[in-house]
Amino acid sequence: MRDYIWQRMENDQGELADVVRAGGWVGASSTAFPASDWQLPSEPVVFPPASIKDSSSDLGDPFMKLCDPLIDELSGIEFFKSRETMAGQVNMVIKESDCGDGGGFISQKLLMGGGIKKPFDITSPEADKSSPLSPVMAGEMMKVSSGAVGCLGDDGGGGQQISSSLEQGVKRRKNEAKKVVCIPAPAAACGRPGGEAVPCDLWAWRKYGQKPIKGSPHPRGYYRCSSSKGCSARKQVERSRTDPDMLVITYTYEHNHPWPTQRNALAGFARSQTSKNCSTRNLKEEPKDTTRCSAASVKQEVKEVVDKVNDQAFYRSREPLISEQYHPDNFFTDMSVLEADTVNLIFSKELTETKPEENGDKALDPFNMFY
DNA sequence: CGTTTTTGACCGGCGC
DNA sequence: GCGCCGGTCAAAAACG
Repeated sequence: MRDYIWQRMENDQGELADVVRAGGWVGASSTAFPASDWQLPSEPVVFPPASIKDSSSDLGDPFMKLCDPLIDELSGIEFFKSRETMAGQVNMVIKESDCGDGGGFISQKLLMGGGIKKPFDITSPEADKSSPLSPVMAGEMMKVSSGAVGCLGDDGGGGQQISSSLEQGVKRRKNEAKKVVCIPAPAAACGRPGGEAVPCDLWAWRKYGQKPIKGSPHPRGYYRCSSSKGCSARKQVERSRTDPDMLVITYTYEHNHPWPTQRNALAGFARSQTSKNCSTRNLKEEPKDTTRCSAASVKQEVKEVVDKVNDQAFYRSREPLISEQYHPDNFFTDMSVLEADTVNLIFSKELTETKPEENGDKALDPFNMFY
């Protein structure tokens, strides 16, 4: 298994782009980040490091065992559960599905601290050629199901197409691309008291509807992106009918902007983000303009964050809890796996804009960001 | 005041 | 063509 990491770079617009491209899942030890250059590393970074990965065969390697994919059937949707592995690393994942008719899309997941994830092989090598990196789609953890709905029956795409069992059985009204993720329903971390707990991400969502869905005891909430005018990004949130503890989130359309540009509304924002326990909860100010951050400063901050993450994750890797990690009940309880946008939050220099003595390590500690 | 959630009404796709 | 169903609209209320 070869994994490469492309480092985070600044693109022409000066915004940070999460850059990683590999055959599915990508993992790399942050300690392998060349400190001297914030560009592509001269050599591919292979994960796991030899110091961690046993030299024995993959089959006998507990690390590789951890990389086994687990496919779960949930509400008729085929999900892939990723899991934490032995070594805490910074992982970035790109799941790409390319529709030949131009309906292709790309998403990426940035997971911190969870260790490498098994490639679930939805990205063919051919698919790795082209799509401009889009902003991280509302960062979610874990299970991912591709929804290149518009590609059904289309063999013209360059990338490997994925269609869930649900998509095969139900025709979509429109040919929009959809992505479905399933995450554990936040207890009270990000939800409103007495209301539906909705996981948070840095995109600003405005609820515009809620409908009871036939066959499901739980209503479906409809959200649109309110970060930017004209952004067509949508998401639907509903509880799984088979597992009420899981939230099924369906994303439709891409954000047409790199970052939530406006989140300074006190009234409405506070209303939608009541809990102070969520990582973005205290962001009552408009996010700083990340484009003003120099590459060097961001680089240094990222390095610090990554080091912290790795320190803790590596510490945890010593824990002989592999079997427990395998247990489905425990898959999603480890908050070391961050939402991509939460990571972006760190990277954006947003948190570090506050005084260190006020935030301290806590602000930089991704493990605390959900609590 | 500006933004959000709530919620009933409305619209359109789809199956029969 | 009709009815069901899901998605969206929009007015009112809520919030700080």
